[in-house]
Amino acid sequence: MFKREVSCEKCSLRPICLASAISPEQLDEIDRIVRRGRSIKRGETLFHASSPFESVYAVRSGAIKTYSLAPDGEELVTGFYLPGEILGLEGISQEEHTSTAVALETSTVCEIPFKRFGELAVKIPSLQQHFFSIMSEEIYKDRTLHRLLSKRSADERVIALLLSLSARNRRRGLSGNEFRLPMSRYDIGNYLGLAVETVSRIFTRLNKSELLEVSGREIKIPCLATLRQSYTGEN
Amino acid sequence: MFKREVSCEKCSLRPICLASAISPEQLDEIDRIVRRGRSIKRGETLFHASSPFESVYAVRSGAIKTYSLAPDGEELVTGFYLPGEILGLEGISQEEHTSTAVALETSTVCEIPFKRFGELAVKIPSLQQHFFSIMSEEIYKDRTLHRLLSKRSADERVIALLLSLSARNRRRGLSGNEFRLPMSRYDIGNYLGLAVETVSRIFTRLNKSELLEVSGREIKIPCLATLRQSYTGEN
DNA sequence: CGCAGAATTGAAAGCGGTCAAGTTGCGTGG
DNA sequence: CCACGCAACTTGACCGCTTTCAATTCTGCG
Repeated sequence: MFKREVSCEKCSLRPICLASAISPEQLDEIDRIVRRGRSIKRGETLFHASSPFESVYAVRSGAIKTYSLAPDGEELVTGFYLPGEILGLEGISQEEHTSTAVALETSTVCEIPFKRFGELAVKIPSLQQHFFSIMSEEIYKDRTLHRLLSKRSADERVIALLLSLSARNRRRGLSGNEFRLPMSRYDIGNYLGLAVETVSRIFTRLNKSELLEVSGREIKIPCLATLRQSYTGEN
Repeated sequence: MFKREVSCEKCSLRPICLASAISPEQLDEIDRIVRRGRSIKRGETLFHASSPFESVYAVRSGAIKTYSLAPDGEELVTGFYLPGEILGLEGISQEEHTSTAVALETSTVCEIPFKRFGELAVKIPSLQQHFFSIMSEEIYKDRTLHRLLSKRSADERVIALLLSLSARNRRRGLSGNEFRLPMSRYDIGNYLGLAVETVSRIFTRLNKSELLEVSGREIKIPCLATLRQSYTGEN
């Protein structure tokens, strides 16, 4: 299950992942604790809610969603994670995972045992600082989501998600104008606090407009700037 | 502006604040970097969005709200902070504050210069771990808010906030059944993604029911258990 | 004591949800 | 490789919660 794969040092995702801004010799220390190349197929779970928290994970390829269940079984999709992004952070304080992570498509992840990581962060101040920063970033993104859910219409929420996915693709050097959604309409709706039907209707409406070409999960954005301004303006 | 006040060691809030689970001699080191007893009057701001990020803050007394502004000036209340709670965390990654913090009532705060704190956390692994935990907790609470905004009705959101305030009061040894809301209806609505009018209507409706006695900002909860079950059940 | 902001209340409209019924697309097994 | 079957997605009709707009009333502070 754990294949030998590229080290952090040689990983193309390094600039956006955990090991950015770390000097080469220290990189080597991180490399020693990271467990690489774990592969999970679509629908398989990476970790379960309530399982003991031992590691955080970096997505190497594919896409992962996390969700949590209310006591009554109601599902809430809490996040989508693309290559270079870190998941599992919300488990640290509870000492167990508080969400379940499943692969939306065949994915590979790097596992970062958290206890050993903490020991390393104590030795490498810049690593500690960077990890503080990653967690802070997560909090900051949650504030953005808060605004999205509190203040934005259904249309704006969907567009914001598309723009976010586009930006994250671009950051990895991929196209921000054409990509495939790794998640279902159901997941999108659940994440954005919308009914599936609403999401579906919005996609068809956007498809009829000039803003977007949608075909199933294939997305094409003719002009990012136009879409962006429609986000707080008019369609 | 900075008075000498009780050290962390003698602070009654220690068990729930930053310095919990730290050994006495290490406590001393924290004590040396914390700037205590800064007092801010109702309506005054503790830090502004876009100002350079230098410290996080622990509330000593009073209540603080944080909010951020969209480019168009639209306000979003992002959090309420009561004694023992830490604010300013979301500024770390951006290197500037991304929200503005204002006092809802006369408050005192302890300032924790973040650079020095980071240096200390490197020397005291358990402090690092604890700070990871505090940030993780913040992420975890954001997930709870996400569910509240995505899935819960207006009534449930308001009740959830009241229950949260009640629990946080109790944690400080105060009454969880009777307390005064530090924030306005406007702030409540803004935080919960509701119109002021909706919040007001809900309070009057709850007041008519047996669940709650509301008079302005004074709240009395006859039976917490009943209110709790009404949260996912029926009123 | 008077005023301004905060809170309440009412009426009407609209956005998004729910329910119900198709339609499409994809993975699986023959 | 094709056909089947189920899950994902779409579409339509209708309903209800919450917002919006507007008008008072209340409260706290100067």
